[in-house]
Amino acid sequence: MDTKKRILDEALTLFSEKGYANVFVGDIADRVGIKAPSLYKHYKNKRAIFDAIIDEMNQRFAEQAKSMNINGTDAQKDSEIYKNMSEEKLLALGRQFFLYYLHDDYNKRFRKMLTIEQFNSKDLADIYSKLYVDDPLAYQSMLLGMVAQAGMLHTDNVNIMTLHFYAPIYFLLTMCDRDPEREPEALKTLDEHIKQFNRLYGRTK
Amino acid sequence: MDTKKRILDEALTLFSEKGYANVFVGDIADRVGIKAPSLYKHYKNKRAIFDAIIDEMNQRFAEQAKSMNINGTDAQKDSEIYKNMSEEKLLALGRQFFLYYLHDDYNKRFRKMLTIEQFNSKDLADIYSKLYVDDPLAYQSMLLGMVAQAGMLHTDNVNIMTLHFYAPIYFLLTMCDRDPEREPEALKTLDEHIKQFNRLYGRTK
DNA sequence: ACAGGCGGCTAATTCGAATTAGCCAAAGTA
DNA sequence: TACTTTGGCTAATTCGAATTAGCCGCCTGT
Repeated sequence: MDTKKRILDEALTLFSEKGYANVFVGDIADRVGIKAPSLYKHYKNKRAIFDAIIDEMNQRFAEQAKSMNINGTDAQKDSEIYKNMSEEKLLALGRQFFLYYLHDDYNKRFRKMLTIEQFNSKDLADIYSKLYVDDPLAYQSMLLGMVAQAGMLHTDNVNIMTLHFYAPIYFLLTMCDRDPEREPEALKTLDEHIKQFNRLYGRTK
Repeated sequence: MDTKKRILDEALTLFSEKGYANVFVGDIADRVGIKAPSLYKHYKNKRAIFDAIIDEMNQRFAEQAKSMNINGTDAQKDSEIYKNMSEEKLLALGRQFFLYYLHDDYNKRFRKMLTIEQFNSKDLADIYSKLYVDDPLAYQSMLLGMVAQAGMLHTDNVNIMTLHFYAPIYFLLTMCDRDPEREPEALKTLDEHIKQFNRLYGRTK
């Protein structure tokens, strides 16, 4: 990988572990395997590295959103899929989301960095809320809404149902970020959560 | 208030807004109304101020835990209270917890500070998990468990039921910490959540 | 009255971290 | 070939923030 990208990568790792202010330009350089002054051949200053990370995230996000939309409209037409939503599939959905967010290297680091930096500016707070509050709720509402329309879940308030699905996942996710040793416990709880969710919302009225 | 305490108070405010590393000793001194070097008459160094905040929290916590235990054992004997747990009372419980944690000046600032600092040490991570994960779950499990025993809520897994009650509250709480403007929305969602929770777990089998 | 300590201040010190200056070799390119 | 860009390095600079030195007035107890 070329140096310019490696800098972003190593910087993100460090920022996610210690926060922007506790990372020295020299730390980043060390990890990349160059000396601190050489960093300035690639970025104007330390802040520019941080900004570039945010920019990169915006790009990644834009791409992801695009593919999501495509899936979304495809899925809307094809409502057959949702007619046999079983407990197993709900479990798979929840686990997949949880494990992807938890372990995907980029997601994990970016989320932890944002957690640390979220109070430093409105912009960062907005990004956090978008990525970990509003977008997941919107996406999962769409999904669970389809399942409900197909008659496999029952509610008169899809948004609250989605909150009941997602909030425990978020809760367990932030717990594992803080304390990775609790992942097994979290996975167990996640499964129990989704089974119970399915019992609560899935049974025929 | 004497200076020594005012220092802790103002430091906590600043740490909760910007994080330890972004706060200068001079900032704290300014707010207290003294010069930076005078701070050293009260604390050995900047880190000692942070540690004193943690110590103070431990003390407060110990007291609170004590009073909780007393209430707990009192309540255990007196199970009559839980026999007429209505939707209104559940709403009151949830709102009370949410608003207290959200607005209580000490809680709010301490929680935000921990949010920022949680990845810097195992100790801080443990404190966070204890205060905002394990203790609330344990306490509310105890409470909801009583209500279930009194026959007003139905579940075969109190812990998951408690997770379903608490996780959305936690989710909304962290959202409001990040973006206080969303509090009205959060309060509305909170009410809907609890009403739905009551419908899901409260109805007779 | 006065000795001591508390808590404030200004001025000085230290020190670490970001950044800049200026050199150089390799690689590309007219 | 000779010129330029690129990206690395060491040494120097700058600067800001934590901390220390040393002074002083005030209260308190004798």
